[in-house]
Amino acid sequence: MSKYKSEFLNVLTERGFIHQMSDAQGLDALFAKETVSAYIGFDPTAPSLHAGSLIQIMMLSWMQKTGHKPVALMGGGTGMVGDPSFKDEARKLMTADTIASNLAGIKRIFSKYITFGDGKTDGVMVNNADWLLPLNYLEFLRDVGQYFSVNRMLSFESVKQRLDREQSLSFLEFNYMILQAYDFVELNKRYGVRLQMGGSDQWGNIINGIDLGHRMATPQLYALTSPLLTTSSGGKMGKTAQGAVWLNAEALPAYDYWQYWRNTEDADVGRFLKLYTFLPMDEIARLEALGGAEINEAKKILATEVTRLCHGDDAAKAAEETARTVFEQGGAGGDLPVVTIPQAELEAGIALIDLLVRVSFASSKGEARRLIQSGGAYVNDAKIEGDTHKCTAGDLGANGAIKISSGKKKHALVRPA
RNA sequence: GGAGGGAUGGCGGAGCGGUCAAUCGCACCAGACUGUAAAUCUGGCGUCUUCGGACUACGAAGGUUCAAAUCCUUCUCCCUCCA
Repeated sequence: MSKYKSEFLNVLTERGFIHQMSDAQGLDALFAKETVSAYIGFDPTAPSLHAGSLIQIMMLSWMQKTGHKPVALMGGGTGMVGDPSFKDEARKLMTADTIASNLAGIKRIFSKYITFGDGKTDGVMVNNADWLLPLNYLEFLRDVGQYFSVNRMLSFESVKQRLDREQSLSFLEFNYMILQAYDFVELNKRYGVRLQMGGSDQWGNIINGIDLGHRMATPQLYALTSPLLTTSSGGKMGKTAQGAVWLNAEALPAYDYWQYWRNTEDADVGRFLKLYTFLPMDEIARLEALGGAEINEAKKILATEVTRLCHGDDAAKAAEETARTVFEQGGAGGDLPVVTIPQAELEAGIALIDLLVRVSFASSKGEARRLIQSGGAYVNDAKIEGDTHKCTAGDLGANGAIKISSGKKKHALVRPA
């Protein structure tokens, strides 16, 4: 009944990872026959990856689970160029130092999802700076550049809109796709990589690599892209108004990460369970079928599972427990953000307005004032009216802290120090 | 090098001498309804404030004027076309 012979493609298909593939039959046969190496490239534009990259990480993880070899390519070299695909304007150039420190942060994330090592199906992490930096310009132009037609490159959808909008595309950026194509060929030579995966915006870049492979006589290469993920209401995956949903605990605490997933829209629950957890499909089908308020149970499971993968079992349980206390019992869980203030300040009485700013629920006193005026400020779960309210040591609860809330979802604890 | 066009709040985009802290849309925040969902509706959305106002802002620096985001000069940056 399965559509494919290979477990890998079946899993990816039924879980919704696949947007496009080049030569599905050929790829299927390859996966069914041998241990395949496939890679996905990641740009070191930030010290952590965010939830938008999670789908790619999950694909690599599934590679490993189904007996193949995932290769995570760090774009240390291409990061110095910047991918212009579907971007409105040139990215600011990053220095080599920034790239190096970003890479270090990103590596830690991968080790949570993939086992690295020297075994047959162990993951490998490589940096394209290793082969891109030593390139000799003229040699490269003659060996690789000769195979690229500018006419064709200009026709790619990924740069077309940029050109149509009459925004400049620098020569530097234009080279990005050549370098990425070269990466594919180079990875084939070094690690026998046959498949490149990526987001659907990478399709053009990947195809370029396949073409270059033909011309440079590699074995047949393949492309597989994942859908560009948006939430049902059109938001970009992994982005909130507060910023990206980072995967590093230093950049985003596990509790906040858990909350992000807990607040998934109803319509997305099933899709996300398939993509972002390893729960079996029949279990997901059951959860997905929950209607009305019951779907909240599915959201909690989603949040806990996803958090477990990224931050570990303990952190996931702690986040879940805190959420239960805070939202279902109106208490104050231990995993809430804690802000400390000097004991003396508290005894003298500190204005709620100032506290709201301290815990970052308001970015200015005026904003804090407005929050109170609109009825969204709470101290120990009691709504505060009047923007002159002061908090004192008397507000300290049994846990030795004051619970401050903005609206019904954002909570923080203030502790004297 | 030459000729044009442009730079406004997180983004898009009005305004083109006073009534401009700046229409409007998006985004965002809070409230109502709910299920920590979506949709919808309401209010808010520069900083400070003794709530009277004060201050800072329309690329930068000068100037004209009682008064400038709006006019003039210079500069910086971006885009287009020509060479």
